[in-house]
Parts: sequence; structure tokens; C-alpha cells
Amino acid sequence: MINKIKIALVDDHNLFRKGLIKLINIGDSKQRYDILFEADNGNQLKEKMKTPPFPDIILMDIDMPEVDGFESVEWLQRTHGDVKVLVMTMLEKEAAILRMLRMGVKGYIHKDIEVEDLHAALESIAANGFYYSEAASEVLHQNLNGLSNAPIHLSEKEREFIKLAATDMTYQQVADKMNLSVKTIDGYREALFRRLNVKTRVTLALYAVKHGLAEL
Amino acid sequence: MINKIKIALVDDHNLFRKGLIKLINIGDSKQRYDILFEADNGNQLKEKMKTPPFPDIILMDIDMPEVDGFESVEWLQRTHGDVKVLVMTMLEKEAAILRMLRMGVKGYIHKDIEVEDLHAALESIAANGFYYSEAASEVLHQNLNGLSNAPIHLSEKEREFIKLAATDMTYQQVADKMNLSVKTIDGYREALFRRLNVKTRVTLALYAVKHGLAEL
DNA sequence: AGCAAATACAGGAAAAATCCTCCTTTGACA
DNA sequence: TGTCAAAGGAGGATTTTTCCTGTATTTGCT
Repeated sequence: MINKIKIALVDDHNLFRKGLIKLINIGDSKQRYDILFEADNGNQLKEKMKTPPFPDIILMDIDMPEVDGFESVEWLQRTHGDVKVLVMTMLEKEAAILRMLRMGVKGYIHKDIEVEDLHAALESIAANGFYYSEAASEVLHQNLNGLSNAPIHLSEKEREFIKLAATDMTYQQVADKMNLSVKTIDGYREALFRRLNVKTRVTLALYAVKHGLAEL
Repeated sequence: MINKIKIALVDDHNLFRKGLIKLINIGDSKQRYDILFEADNGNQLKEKMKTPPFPDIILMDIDMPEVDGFESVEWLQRTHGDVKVLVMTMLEKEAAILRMLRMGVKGYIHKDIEVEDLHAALESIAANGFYYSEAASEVLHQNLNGLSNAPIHLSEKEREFIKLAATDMTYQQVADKMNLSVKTIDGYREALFRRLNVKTRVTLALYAVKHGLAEL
């Protein structure tokens, strides 16, 4: 076999990535897999995806700082539609699974699976183009006609605002710092409250921390 | 070398455990390490620790279902005081680190470290009996000298208040929930602002998360 | 060219949060 | 037994946040 299957890993835990590489290589008796690169988060992924060679399969975590898995997948679909994404996470929430499936990922597995299942997933994606675990298939089956989850994409300004919102500053001060009117800031706030499904600045700040937009 | 160093892994993510095993074996050119067993959580650990042989070093995660790392370490100290625990987690919270160090763990490393550091940690524990990462040493040092941390003690009510303050609830709702007057709540707020050196509810909420008083 | 988003901003009202000063009760304790 | 401290609370002023309804400009796409 001449063409190796090129794989990329996106996960914020170095130790997990390194371990995963070993696991992949161990089960790869025919030397078919080639780890192309690793990335800490979505931002680093974007960097690496600027120039060829591109991976065939990307193993992606969801919960990462800065740019999370959802954003990353969305970006990938727009810019590298042919890359197959295998989501690999500890989130079992139906909403998360569904959202990922809707975005067109090729597989969804839980981090707490057997090594053989990981290999099976890779094999299946390489051979058939997809792999759905029991749980994911279940969700997919029961939700063929569900609700639509808009992916949460934040603009640069929104990121900046949300970061400043997670401080002691008043909105007036935030506005000054961003060289915008308080009223514009109010607009950002309103929009984000709706999109992020929070009701007060307090929970907005917590969202910021949770998603790595603000430091603790 | 006749006596191998017996190691046990306690982490709820199978894939992480398996990967870790590979990483440990890879860097173990002299075949000194022997993976004795794995456990999903503290309960399983207790099972395995019922009968010999016992591990020399236990690599332990904190965040696990049922019985977490804190409980497990406490139990270990009581029942197997000679087993060396190397905590390996994604929590960087000072409070968590300090608590673990106080309980006598022999090492504290972040999951997002280099493979070499993992090996260094194992080597060090095997050889010297302990290994503290930069972060952990820092925390330990600052707390021995009491430079930065005044031992801010929070009463039970204050804990409850601060936890509720880190939500979408208004102070009126918090007051109702705690069966206190809004004015009393206002008193708690005022006092905590001063003691914790924050100026708004937003930063109070962030303090709560940082110190593990509220979940994200 | 035409139209839908996205961006920036206003006025004004209502609700919450913040800040200050001043009580009452209760229990520890010198 | 008098004093002091901590917990719970009141009233009222001021600032911030939140909410609602509109408008003008720019920008991407068809």
C-alpha cells in the first residue's frame, strides 16, 4: 500500500495525544497510518491546515481552550470539506452528539472506549468513510427530524467583549477600551445573551472562563 | 534489577489509561516498570488494593465518578500509607494542589505535560520518593511562607451565598433560597467583596470558580 | 442593482446591584 | 454584669445592568 492514511490529532492534553499516537501505531500492523500532526486547539489546527499536506482523518476533542471542537469542525467543513472528522470526547450529551452529526462529522466515539473500538473506528472511516458508535447511531436514528442547533461562532470583537465582561469593569469602561459606544456594547451583550443562552453578566463571565475566553 | 517498580493507574478514561501505559513502556528501556493494574475510579481501586501484590506508585486522576481522587488518596493514606501517589490531573487550581500536597501525595503533574516530564516524574518518585512540578512547588513554597495567601476562611453560609451568586439568580432569589432577607444577603456580599478583594458580583463568581466553590 | 446580514449607535424605562448609615438580638467572656 | 462582636436586618440613594424599540451604514452575495 503506497498511500498511507494521514491522521491529525486535535486535543488540548499533550499526554493524551502522545498516548493516543502509541495506541494507533500499536494496532497498525500494516503500517497504514501516518500521524501527520498534532494540535492543541482549533487555532493551532487552522495554522497547520494552511498548507499541504492535509490529513485524511482528524481525531478531534470537543472541549478545548480558545477554539473548541464545534468551531473547529464548522471551520473545517467550510474550508476543508473533504477531511473526515472523528470526534472523540467525554461528552455524552445528546445535544453535543447531534450537533456534531449535523455538522457532518464522520464518527463520534467516547474517550472511554476500548482500544479495539478505536481501531475499528479508524478502519471503518478509512474503508467506508464513516463510523458511528452505538450511542451516536441511536441519537441519529431518533432525531432524524429534530431541532436546529446553530453553531456558536464568536467574532473577534465578541471575544474581546466577553473577555472584558469577565472583569470588574463597567460596560462604560469596556466601551471606552474598545473604542465603541456603550450602546454598541449593549448590543453585543444582548446578542450574546441570546446566542449563549445566559441571562446575566455573571453567567456570561462563567461561560467565558469555561470556554477559555477569559482567564481565571 | 530484580524488583520491578509496580505501577497502578486510576483514571476514568480507558483510552487515556491505555495510552499512558504505552507511554510508560516506551520510555522504559530498562524494563523497570510493571503495570500492576488499572482502575476506573476509587471504588475499583479499593477492590484491587484488598490483596497483594500492592503497587509502589499509583498514578491518580482527581476527577472521577463515584469516588474521586481526594477520597481515594485519603483512603490510601489510611490503609496503605507506604504507597506513593502521583496525582495527574487537568486541575491547576491552587486549592486542589494544596489539598493534595497536604494529604501527602508524592507528586502532582498536569495532564498536559511532555512525555519526558512524565518519565522524569516516575524516575524521581522511584529514586527520591517525590516529584513536584514547577506549579506545585510554587504553590507549596508560597504557602509555607504565607506570602500571598491569607487563610481566607469562609463560613458555611458564605460558601452557600457565593455559590448562588455565581448563577443567574438575583439576590432576591438567593435570599429566598437561603431563607434570609435581601438585606442580609447584601451584608454577606459587602463583607465578601472586602475580604476577597473583588468589586463586583462578576469577579466574585470568578473567585468562586477558581477556588472550587462553584462549578463551571 | 438589490437585499439580507452584520455592525454601530440612540433614547428611555425598569430592574438589579452597589454603597452607606443605622438598628436589634444573641452569645461569648473578662 | 457590662462590653464587644457577629449575625440578621431596614431605609434610601446612586450606579449599573438589563430590556425594548428604532435608525443609519457597510458589506457580502446573487
